[in-house]
Amino acid sequence: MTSTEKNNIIIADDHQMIIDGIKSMLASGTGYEVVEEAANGQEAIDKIDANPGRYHVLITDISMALLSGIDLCRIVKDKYPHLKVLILSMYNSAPMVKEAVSAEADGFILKNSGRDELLQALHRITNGGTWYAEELLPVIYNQIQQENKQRQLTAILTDREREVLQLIVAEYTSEEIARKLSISKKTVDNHRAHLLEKTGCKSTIGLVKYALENEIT
Amino acid sequence: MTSTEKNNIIIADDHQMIIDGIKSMLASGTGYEVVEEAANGQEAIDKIDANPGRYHVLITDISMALLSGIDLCRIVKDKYPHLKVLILSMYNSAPMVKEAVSAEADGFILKNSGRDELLQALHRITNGGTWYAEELLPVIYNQIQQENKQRQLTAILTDREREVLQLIVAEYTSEEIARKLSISKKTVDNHRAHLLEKTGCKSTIGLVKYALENEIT
DNA sequence: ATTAAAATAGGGATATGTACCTATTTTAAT
DNA sequence: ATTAAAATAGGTACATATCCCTATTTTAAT
Repeated sequence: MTSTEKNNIIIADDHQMIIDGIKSMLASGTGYEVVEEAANGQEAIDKIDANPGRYHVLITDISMALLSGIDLCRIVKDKYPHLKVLILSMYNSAPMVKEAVSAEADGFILKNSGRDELLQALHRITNGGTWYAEELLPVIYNQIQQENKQRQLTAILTDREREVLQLIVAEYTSEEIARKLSISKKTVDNHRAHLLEKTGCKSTIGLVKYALENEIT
Repeated sequence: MTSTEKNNIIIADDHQMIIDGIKSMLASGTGYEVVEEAANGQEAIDKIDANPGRYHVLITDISMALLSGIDLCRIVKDKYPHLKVLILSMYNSAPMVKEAVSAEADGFILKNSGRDELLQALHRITNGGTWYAEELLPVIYNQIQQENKQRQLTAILTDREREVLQLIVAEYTSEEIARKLSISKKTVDNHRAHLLEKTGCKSTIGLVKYALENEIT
């Protein structure tokens, strides 16, 4: 069950303090070793592509430039199914957890977890299991309940909706967005309506929070 | 100049991973030791009050429940000037840096800094100096320039403005905020106008981003 | 080939926020 | 005691977002 050889870890996070923190936590004979690090998703992909067999676990932040942790997870899981992926997140966000599940992440922990939880999670996923932080269980449960209740509310946005949301967050008005995307303002309004529906927000303010929490920027 | 005795550190952060990370980074003979930790500002104050002489350095996150890192810094610096305060922040935000300066913080580093920078910062501040991450220098410089240019734009908000901003972020409309605070909608509008002015945002969307980045939630 | 979802676009009504003013009272600072 | 800032409140006009519909074309899936 427990493997005696060391597990090689690659970390992707744009916060050096988190990387160094994890490295330190795993330093003394834990059976895990951070052998590579990347400051964003693209860099992580490049390093994994260069030597896929070297790594056993990818620990990745959700919020990263160039390539988000979720997308990184999707790509990695598609190309290298043997690689276990542990997602790190700042926020306890239902849609994010859901996306992590759909991206086939093996684990999901919050950045406010400590050394013990990190080790537990690593142990679990390197032995073929999954590990979702217990803070997330009610979130996941609510999500499932909500979905059963209201058809498929699916807070998973389409590419176009994401694009519009990004421009909203960038403080463009609907008219400006319409011009930018060469579509009618009415179409933008339509996307806005769908965004509000899918995210369950009551106004643009909620959308902005949703976008920031889910790193759609 | 360099002290030979150990420097006792108390950390305040609601992210256990950051606390554990810093602890690990300072573990091996660095001359610094984390002897106490707190999950929020209030807890930190309580522990410092209980034994003020014990700690040499307070490392605190900005974003914390109950009592923010900035307010914590103000209180601590007022009561115990001997205690050096190092502020930790996720974001490179001009108004936040400014508030840190005005709260008499000894240092300010970002969470994407590594072990080396942390040690440099600690060394500097425990020897009577200050340490502001170099990423912040242009931010501070721009801030000063802006101020010289436009009277005192001072993105430092009043208590009432902060209160209104919190309710805006909580997705209340101006009318609802007015009812909640028992004031006129017109007064709320006035606060909104001042918020836009002070933060330099062009709409509520910007305010929400400002609030989230500066942990006014 | 059929179906469902997404992206497109419109009309029309209403709600909410923003810009530009003025003005009084309270609070804090010199 | 004087001054400045903050908090209060109002009017008016305009901009923007939201809600209620319907409807066509494109794209993806079974």
